[in-house]
Amino acid sequence: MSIDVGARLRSVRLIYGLSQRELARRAGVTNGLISLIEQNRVSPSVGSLKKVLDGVPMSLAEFFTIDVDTAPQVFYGDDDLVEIGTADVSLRLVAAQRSARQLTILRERYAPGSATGDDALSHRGEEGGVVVRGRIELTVGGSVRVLGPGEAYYFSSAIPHRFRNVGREPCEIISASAPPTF
Amino acid sequence: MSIDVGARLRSVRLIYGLSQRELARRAGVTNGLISLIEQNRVSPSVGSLKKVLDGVPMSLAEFFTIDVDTAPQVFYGDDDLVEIGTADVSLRLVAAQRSARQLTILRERYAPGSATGDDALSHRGEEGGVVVRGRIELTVGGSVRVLGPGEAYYFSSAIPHRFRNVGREPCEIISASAPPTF
DNA sequence: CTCGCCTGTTTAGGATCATGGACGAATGGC
DNA sequence: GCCATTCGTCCATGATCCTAAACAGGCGAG
Repeated sequence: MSIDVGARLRSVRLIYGLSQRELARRAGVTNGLISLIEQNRVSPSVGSLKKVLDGVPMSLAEFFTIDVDTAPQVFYGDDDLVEIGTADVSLRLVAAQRSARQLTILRERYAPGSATGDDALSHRGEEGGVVVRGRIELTVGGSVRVLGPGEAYYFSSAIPHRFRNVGREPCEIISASAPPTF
Repeated sequence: MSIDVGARLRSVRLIYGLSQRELARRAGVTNGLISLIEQNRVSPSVGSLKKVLDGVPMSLAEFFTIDVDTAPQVFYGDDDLVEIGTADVSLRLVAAQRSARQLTILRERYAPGSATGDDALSHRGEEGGVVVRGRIELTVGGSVRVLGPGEAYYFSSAIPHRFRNVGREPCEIISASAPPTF
């Protein structure tokens, strides 16, 4: 086996912030199996692997397609934005490193205390954005961070995510997503 | 198992024109295993499935990604072309049934006896075309057919393919491919 | 400290997969 | 007809996967 199924599964599980037991419960398998697979002590049957991924959920195609080596950068500081404009027109590009981006733009405003919902969102495509004003708490998979003006984000929308304005002033974000969900 | 691994494998094998035993030999497994998998009598381990696909060769990601349901029509007779023009302007569309087509156009001419090479080509993307003049022998996977004026083709470029002019007059084809390989 | 609860790992045994070989059917040559 | 070859399927056995349960370590509460 040249392909490291164990490492892939562990990455996926940790991105979703699940323990072996929790994933096993959702998938309807035992925690021991998750452990054995992640250690590459067994090569799971396709049926078993599908059951496990159903607990995330993630398709087999996605599982074997996702690039787990190049751990996708999720958070971008002010200095992480790439300037691609001219002296007259400043264009700072978010996630310039990632290829095959196809995005559409949104402008979002969050009142103090508001959020995108009590539960995290999860859908097809990718999304990214920049905070223009205020502060926003962003949860992506198992990672949480509060972003302020000038900071940015970019992640796969398949990973459960949630925005919440934890500050006292309104928050404004310039965001982009693809394919268009609205 | 909602995903029909058996049917997928059988489709892949037949596209490449291999028998169960021949695929088994290349993959280093037994023909019985191929048979059992194709009948969904077993759910192969990821390791076994990878060995089998290495015999094609095809990656696990491709295997679970390819669209095998819409049994891709490869050859199109004159009547298989869909007329989408008006009474004044006749537009006959090749592979109209297939969704998500993104093509660019080429004009190809083959001198008598010439071919695209001794070995079959295989690359990313999709390609299709129409024979305008002459006759061309087209090999796609395990299928071979000689196409004449007005007939057409459309297939995934990942499947090994080869063009050869077996006639005595030059052959002209209007073809399209995506993403652009030139 | 102990207790409770969580984490991931390990082990024995039953369930499933994978093998090597046998089988019947279909095909082509002689 | 008859043999040789190839096809896909099926069967018994050994190999591997998967489960259930036990195990060791970490961490906070009391």
